[in-house]
Order: sequence, then structure tokens, then C-alpha cells
Amino acid sequence: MAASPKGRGSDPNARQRLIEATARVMRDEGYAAATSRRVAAEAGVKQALVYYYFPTMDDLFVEVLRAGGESALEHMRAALTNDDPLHALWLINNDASRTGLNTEFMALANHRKAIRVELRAYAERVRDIETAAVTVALRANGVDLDEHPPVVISMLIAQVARSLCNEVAVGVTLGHDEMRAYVERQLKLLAPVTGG
Amino acid sequence: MAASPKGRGSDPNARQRLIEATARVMRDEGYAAATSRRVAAEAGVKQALVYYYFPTMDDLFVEVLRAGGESALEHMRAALTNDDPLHALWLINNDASRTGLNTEFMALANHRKAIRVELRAYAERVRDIETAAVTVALRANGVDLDEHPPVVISMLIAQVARSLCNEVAVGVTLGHDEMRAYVERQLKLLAPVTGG
DNA sequence: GTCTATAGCTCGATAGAC
DNA sequence: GTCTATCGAGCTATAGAC
Repeated sequence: MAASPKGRGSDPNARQRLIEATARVMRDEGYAAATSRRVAAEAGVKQALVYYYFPTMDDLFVEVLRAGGESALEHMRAALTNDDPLHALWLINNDASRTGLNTEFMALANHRKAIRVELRAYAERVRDIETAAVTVALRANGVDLDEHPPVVISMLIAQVARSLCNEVAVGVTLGHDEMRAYVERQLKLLAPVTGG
Repeated sequence: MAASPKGRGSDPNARQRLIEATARVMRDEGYAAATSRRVAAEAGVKQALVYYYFPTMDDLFVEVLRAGGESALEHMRAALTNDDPLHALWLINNDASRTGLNTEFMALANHRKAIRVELRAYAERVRDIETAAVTVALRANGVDLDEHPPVVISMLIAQVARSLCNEVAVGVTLGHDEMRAYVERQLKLLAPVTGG
């Protein structure tokens, strides 16, 4: 339970706290709210300390993307090797806190070159992993991979899930129930549950 | 060719120029770059004039959304009543300048209530129009509307197209060719060309 | 209707004490 | 490693001349 004063459980060093605080602020209030003063307050340190650990705010953002990306990739690798990878892919991309942060980085990347480079590399690693998992699942179920290319199926599942999350974030839910039912139906067609 | 000095062709009134300038800056450099000084310069007027026409910057953003939204809806209604509505829907949502501006508004809406309310109303009008067009197209081609609900098909087409545009904007194109080929194939299955 | 000028604020980033 | 203090810039918004 009790974390030591300088342990790495709930009270890690300031650098790590700054990275986590920045991710939290970006997710909850948008990247525009992630100023040096705001994230410092969130991490319980003073503003100037941000520039001790990170030369510029862009460097901090890149670090948030790297750290969060590694953890997300790890989570993804684990989830995509279970019984029902297609369903796992759908669930992962329906996680609002994950997709919300990702959306903020997409917006940031649109006008910050350093972020764009990093995000692009990350997005392609994600796609590779997701596509590999889908390839295994489709092949195991005898699906024709020419008619249903794994990269296409993985993009469809991931992007539709993220789009729904983005819409929910602004209050749009029209058609969502129908879409979720439709996706469940299609997933069962592609990979009927066999693990029973 | 020559527009009159105060005509409404290429040199409309200042208010209209401010709205168009704001849309341009948002699309090209992101909403964070759309400051009162920046959009005033782009429109060829001084900063204070922005506040003569719009009480706050949020009011200006809402006006950009309303004006651009009306014009987009008009364009959409026209395109969706032609021979091949499904394909038209796909093409409209592949227009990078349209989807780029829409993405900026989604990002803005995440932490500005006034924008969120307006965007939500607009998004639902768009979905209604798109769904109506898809309904007509599917019914005309004898598609089972229970198996393929129009609202789902319209969301799939529109959201996949927008997702591709968003990815292109940050330099990600992995799997895009396969996806575009796949979509063309699926659209032909749902609505084979009959107008020849 | 358009301008100049400015108040009041927040930002990124730096200097330097401890 | 963390702090206080501050600079210079850019922002929204307002006041008031023309």
C-alpha cells in the first residue's frame, strides 16, 4: 500500500510525474491546455522545473508520446494474442482515454513537425502489430485474405472504433447503437467464436 | 474578370472576408493559429475590427462553422442526388480541405462548449442527409436494409474516408491503397453501376 | 465602419539563488 | 534538483478618435 517517499509507485520522480501530468491534461482538457504552468501544477512542481527536464514544450510532448506509446504497444501485444484478436482490437480502440489522447496528438501533429515525425512512426508500428494479429485470426478462420486483406480489416475495426469515441466526445451518438451491433455481427462472421 | 471595389465576388465585405480568412487559417495552420490578429491580417483589416463584427473569438468560430456548414450541406445535397450516391459520399469525405476543417472543429469542440453544441447539431444534420441518400441507393439496388442499415453504411463510408484524410495529413499512408481498392469493391457490390 | 492605442493577462523560456 | 523572479512576446478585449 504505502509507497516510499521517493519510490516509483505512486510518487515517482518529478520527470515521470511531469510526463504523466501532461498526458492527463491533454486527455482531459486538450493539448492547448497543456502549458508549462498547468502541467507543473498538476505534477506538484514549479513551472521552471519543466525546462530543467525538457528543453522546450515540444520535447515534453514528444516524450509523452514515446512513453505512452510504448505502454500502449505493450498492452496491445498482450491483448492481441488472446482467443479473439478481432474483438480485442475493437475493444482497445473503444477505450475513450486512449483514443482521446491519440486524437489530441493528431491535432498537435498537424502543425508541429517534431510531433508529426514521432506520431507517424508510432502509428505505423501500431498498424503493423494490429495487422499481424488480424492476419493470424483471419487465416485461422479460413477467410480469403485476398478478398479481405488483413491491413484493411484492421484499419476498419480500429478507425471505426476511434471515430465513435471522437463523436461521443462532442455529444454525437446518432447511429452508434446500430453501428456497434453491425460490427459485432461482422466480427462474428469473420471469426466465429471457437474457444468454447 | 474585374470585381467591382465593393462587389461581392472576390472582395466581399469585411465580415465575410473575416469568416473566410478564419476558415483558411484553421484549415492550413490549425485552430490555435486562428487568433484575432492572424485572421485580421489574412482578411486585410486591423485586429480591432474583428471585435466590431464578433463579440468574442468563439462567436467568430461559431459563425465559420455555420457558414461553412450551410455551404457544405448544400454541396452535399446536390452531390447525393446523382446517379451514384454511395460513390459521391465517398468522394465528398475524401476532400482534404473539407475534412481538415472539420477535424479542427472537432478538436476545438473538445474544450469549448459553444462550439460543441453547434458542431453536434451540424454533425447530426449531415448524418441525416447522408443516411437518406444511402437509403435510396440501397433500396434501389435491392439491398436488405436490415442486414445493412443505411445509417451504418453511411457512417462507414464517411468515417473511413475522413480517417484516411486525417492520416495523410500527418504523413501516414500505410494500407491506404489497399483500403481504397477495398472500398471501391464493396461499393460496387452494394450498388453496381446501372446508369451506363 | 475602420482605425490607433493600450489595458490586463498568460505564455515560453532564462537567470540565478539555494 | 528545485526554487523565485523576471523578460519579451502574443493574446483577447476595450476605449475612443475619425
